[in-house]
Amino acid sequence: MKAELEFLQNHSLTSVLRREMETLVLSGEFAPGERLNENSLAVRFSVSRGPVREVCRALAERGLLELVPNRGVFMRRIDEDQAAELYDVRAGLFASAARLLATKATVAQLSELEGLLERMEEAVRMHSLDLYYPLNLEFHDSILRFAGNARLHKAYSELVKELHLFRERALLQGGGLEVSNVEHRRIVKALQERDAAAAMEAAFLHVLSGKSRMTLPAGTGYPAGQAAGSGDVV
Amino acid sequence: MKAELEFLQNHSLTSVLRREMETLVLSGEFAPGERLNENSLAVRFSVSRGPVREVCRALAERGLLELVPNRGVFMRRIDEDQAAELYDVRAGLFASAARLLATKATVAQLSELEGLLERMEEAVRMHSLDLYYPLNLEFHDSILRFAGNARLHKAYSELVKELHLFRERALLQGGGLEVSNVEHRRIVKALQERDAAAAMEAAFLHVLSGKSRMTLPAGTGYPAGQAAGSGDVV
DNA sequence: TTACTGAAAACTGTCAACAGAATACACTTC
DNA sequence: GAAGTGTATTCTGTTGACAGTTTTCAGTAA
Repeated sequence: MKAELEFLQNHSLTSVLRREMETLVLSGEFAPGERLNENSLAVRFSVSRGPVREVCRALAERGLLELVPNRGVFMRRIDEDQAAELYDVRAGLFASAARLLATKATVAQLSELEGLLERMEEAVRMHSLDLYYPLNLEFHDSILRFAGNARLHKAYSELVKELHLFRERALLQGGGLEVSNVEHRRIVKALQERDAAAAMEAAFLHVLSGKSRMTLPAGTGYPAGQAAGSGDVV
Repeated sequence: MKAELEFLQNHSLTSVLRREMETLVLSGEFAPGERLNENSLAVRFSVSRGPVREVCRALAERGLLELVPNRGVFMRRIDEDQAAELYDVRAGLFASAARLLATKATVAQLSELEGLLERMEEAVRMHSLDLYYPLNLEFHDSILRFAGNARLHKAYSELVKELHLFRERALLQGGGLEVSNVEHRRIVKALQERDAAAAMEAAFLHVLSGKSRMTLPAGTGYPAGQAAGSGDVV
């Protein structure tokens, strides 16, 4: 009962709708560039168009939707160039987190990262993307979390979501997994040695490396990954 | 005539209102934590509350305003801890830009930065903050611009605006100017030598150094700077 | 068949009004 | 005089409606 009261006080209809629509947009239900009908959305969520419009504006501000005057809201279409730009931003944020963490990581945190490394190594040995992806996601997220900067963490998460709209990206294949984890190990090593500059460098290069893995070399025959449920790019 | 047509097509009332309200919020007219009255704003801009609300939601998404259910929108209040967090994010973005620029800076760009360095040095000699600040702003902005990543530049600019809401920060004083420019020179030197890692390191440290200069040591007798018109933090 | 024209439908942009919550304030009580 | 209570006011949250624009599509001419 008390929890319900608090819920009503902290979550307005709009804020709930916001989260609903964010997950809807990120779910991949709409194709890139597809137009969203305000009325349909309003009917779908049983609210009027006002809140829907507000949420659309907010999501557009975050780069998930695109607004065109008098024409409506469209799913943000992220091409390869834009994705490449996003990777550079992400690299900076991740590098910042790694650098900050280098000077303050606790032993427990380092061993937790070490544990993730080992589990990812196991996944590499098994050539299992399904095992690797969630661990990889947790690894990155842990570094952001351990860095102890909520704003940095938030900025990073939002960027990852935005990058998630780039659907044409390739899934990590074969040797890519191993390379990725070697880079992970390099980051953790720098953290263990409390070498801030090295940690930053390793983290930055890791994301940039992911950027170059983003698109498959032409003619490999692999289809563009749908990446549904992968949760993160490597 | 053609220009006016284009204006109408690209700038809806809401988008114009958005910019107006952003400058209003950043102008410092409202005190941190102060509540904004939707009705007053609507009357002030001669529109109805709908567009005002949409814009408020968008600005809240960007961190300039704060929303409290059933109570309204408030000027974002940024305390010292939050400002410190923002500096870390900014450091990452700036470091990323510097690193990217190191590998692609043209001779013309490098000499432009060099020119700014010299003009800032002149300002340091004259102990003139009024001369130094705009140059410092242009220096940072140039690096972001030259890095050639629009998204990175946008993220950085938005962050600087957000940081602008932290009004209690100190203005750079006395020797601070000189220290700041020494750091600038270190960045440019790394860029000239095409040393990506060094450029990233120097850029990161420069922002972190600015963070430590953010608050005056207790008891210096300097009043907290209003920083009106300074445009940027150092 | 193709290209153009014009009306109809659909949708967005904006506004005004109503319901509910929060605040302010006068009143009562101790 | 101070604390608490109840009412009135103010403001937000949400909705429905209207005006203007864009899109669709049938009809016409080349």
